[in-house]
Amino acid sequence: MTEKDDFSLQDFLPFLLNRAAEDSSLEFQAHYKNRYGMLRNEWRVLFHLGIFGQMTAKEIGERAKIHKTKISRAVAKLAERRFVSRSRDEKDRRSEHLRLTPAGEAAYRDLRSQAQSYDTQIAERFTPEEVAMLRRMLRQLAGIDAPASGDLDQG
Amino acid sequence: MTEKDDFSLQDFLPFLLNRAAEDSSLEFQAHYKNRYGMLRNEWRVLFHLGIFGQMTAKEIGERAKIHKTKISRAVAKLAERRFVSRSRDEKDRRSEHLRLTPAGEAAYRDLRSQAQSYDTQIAERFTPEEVAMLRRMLRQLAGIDAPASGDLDQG
DNA sequence: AATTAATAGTTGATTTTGTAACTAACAAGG
DNA sequence: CCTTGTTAGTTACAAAATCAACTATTAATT
Repeated sequence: MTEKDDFSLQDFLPFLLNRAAEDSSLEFQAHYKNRYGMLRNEWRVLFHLGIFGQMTAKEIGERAKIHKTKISRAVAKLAERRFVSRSRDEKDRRSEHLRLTPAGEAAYRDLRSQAQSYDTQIAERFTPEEVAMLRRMLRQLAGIDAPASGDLDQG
Repeated sequence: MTEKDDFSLQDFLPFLLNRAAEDSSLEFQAHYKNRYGMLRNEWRVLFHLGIFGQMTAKEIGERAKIHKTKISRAVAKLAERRFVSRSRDEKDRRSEHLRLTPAGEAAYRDLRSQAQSYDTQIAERFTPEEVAMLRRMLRQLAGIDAPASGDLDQG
């Protein structure tokens, strides 16, 4: 099966990005899916709350660029399973403040350590300089601002 | 909304990869969706056939790591729209050889040029060395063998 | 040859996503 | 107040993905 065409799909960046993303997602999915029966959007919400402590659905959506319906459904599931608690903002009763319950915190800490070792496992395939460059380029492609101040220039 | 936790989701590689992939996919989607009413899987099948000329559903699935039900449905749509033709293998009547019709070829050539200029557009945000490194790293992460050196069987 | 296992591809049921419309709460101008 | 517009979040319905079961064909075992 030789190529009859000089265009290489395997160099096409959107294709490569998708394949790489899918591969790494699928592997990491096992952790939150098997252990906690979570979906991808649920663990993303969980992680955001774990990192930032308290957020509204809107804030999570903006930061993670996840659509509000996905957030809404993910939050509903997490609340149902007692991983997050909701409380109305009394100054603006449209919005709700979300935070992790102790059970949610425990799940977050567990998954965070899984995430960290998985990330390390990926990073180990390359040199530290390469990984730093990869993260920087991916952040650029994802439209994420470089992390504030000192974290940036390390190499 | 300050971080209460030192773990950075925005550095977590699976997250970054997904965000970058989603962003670039969504942008490129406009081309095959608006012009040809295609879905992502249909476009992927079309590209594979454009590049390799003739393949079975199974071969496409293996090379693109797309599940056979997705291939099946994508091929059905493409065949219905007369972008691909199917012919049974007479030596093994379970499998079908797929190839592009002239209309399919035309769509492929059009989209290929869109893809190339989109790829260039992405690549221009970085230096040539950075892009080369990015492609190499993404191929590694996607489990794709590096091309050029051993992929083509030409002496 | 007959039985069983394996393979290519399709179909159907269930789950998840995507899109649009919706409710409830706030805000501003008249 | 009372429209008109906006925003936070939910819900309903359609589209797509996932997973399992299915058909047709080939291969392997006896």
